[in-house]
Amino acid sequence: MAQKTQTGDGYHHGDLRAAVLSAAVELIAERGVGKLSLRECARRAGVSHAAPYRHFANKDAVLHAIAQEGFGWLYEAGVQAMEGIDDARDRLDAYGVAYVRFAIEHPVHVRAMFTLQFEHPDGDDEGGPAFELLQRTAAEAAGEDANPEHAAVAAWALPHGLSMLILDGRIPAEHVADAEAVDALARAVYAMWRGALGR
Amino acid sequence: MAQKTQTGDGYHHGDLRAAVLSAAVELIAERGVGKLSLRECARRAGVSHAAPYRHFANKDAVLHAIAQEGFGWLYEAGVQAMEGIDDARDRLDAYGVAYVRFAIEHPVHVRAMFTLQFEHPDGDDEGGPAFELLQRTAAEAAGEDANPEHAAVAAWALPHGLSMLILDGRIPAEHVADAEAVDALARAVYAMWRGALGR
DNA sequence: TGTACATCAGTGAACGCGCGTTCACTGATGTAC
DNA sequence: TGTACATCAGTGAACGCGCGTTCACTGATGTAC
Repeated sequence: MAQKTQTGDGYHHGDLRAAVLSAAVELIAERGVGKLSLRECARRAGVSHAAPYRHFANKDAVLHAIAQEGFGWLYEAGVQAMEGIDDARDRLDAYGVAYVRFAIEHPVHVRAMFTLQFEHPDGDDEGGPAFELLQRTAAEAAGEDANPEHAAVAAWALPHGLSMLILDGRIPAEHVADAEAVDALARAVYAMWRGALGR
Repeated sequence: MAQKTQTGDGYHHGDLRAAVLSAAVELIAERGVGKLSLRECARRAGVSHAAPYRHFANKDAVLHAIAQEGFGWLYEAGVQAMEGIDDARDRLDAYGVAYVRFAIEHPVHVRAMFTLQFEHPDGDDEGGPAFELLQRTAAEAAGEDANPEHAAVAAWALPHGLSMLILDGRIPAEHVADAEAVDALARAVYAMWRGALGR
């Protein structure tokens, strides 16, 4: 449960914006995105039901905020995963594994980033950096002869598909038991495409 | 709009079950799955708001029915796509291309099949045949030396990821303009993994 | 061919609910002087 | 150090809404005899 922080005094919460956000993530994880309710978020933050409107224009704004937070984290995860790796194809694999790991660690964020059909007013989309990083890496890995757009889509589809299948419970439980198992699965999938399935 | 069929007499609809289903698909396509409402489905089928309860136990049952319909269609699409192709890896590619095509043709069904978090009471899942077909083909394509489970996951993740990215509007418009463009994109993605990205 | 009756697919009123959002308000904070 | 005042973050009552679901009902259909 999201709780008041020590900065709260009983009237002022202290950091209600963050509390609403984390309550929303929690609530979506429990009941699904369709059941998200600002009133319930307020309840969980220990605040009156109208208080969140001091921090978010409306319900969609909360989902947007979750998505943006997710895009930022994904970018950071990608940068960190590729750090110090020289070979472009190895970097691409590393990003892919990190992508999948990010998805299992932040499933609600991933749903907010992708699945949601709340209209994303164009230009408001903060996915840019994370995706561009993946695309640059894919283009490098594919080499000069390859079509860079196709390379980017191909490099994106694999970890994205694996992530979504896992989030939707389509992968046998033993491959998803913990973070290590998922990392191993992701690596095996990449190896598969570099090996038998690729040629 | 879903309309009464000629079998209706004004009191009996004729085929209300199908009409509710197609109204639901339509409605989800327009407003997103969170806004699906049985009352609106009934309205669109030209029937009183309680009538759908003659055919579906509740709202979730409608979503289930859409998902099951989708699983059946996907299986058929897979069988048809692979028909007459000898090489296992070519068959795998053909299934993948068909998978993506299925997704763009039936986006609402795909969402119902995967994304939805309505609890699927175990065993009730009709995804089996479509997925087993994919898995068998992947195992063949990967060869005897490869881990067949990894092969299956790898073979599934790629078309699934591509499908989801397209459905979520993440792929540049020119690659998704029509069915031919999407087929070409899917084929290019497979070629990419068989070529530059694979080795 | 005609009639009685069971069955099925609709109707429409009613229930109770939680929600999103607005609004006038009040309590706390911090800054200028 | 003290006071006035603008600003900000909460409160709680109120609005109107559409929804899911239930229920007793009625109209149409088809079958047994």
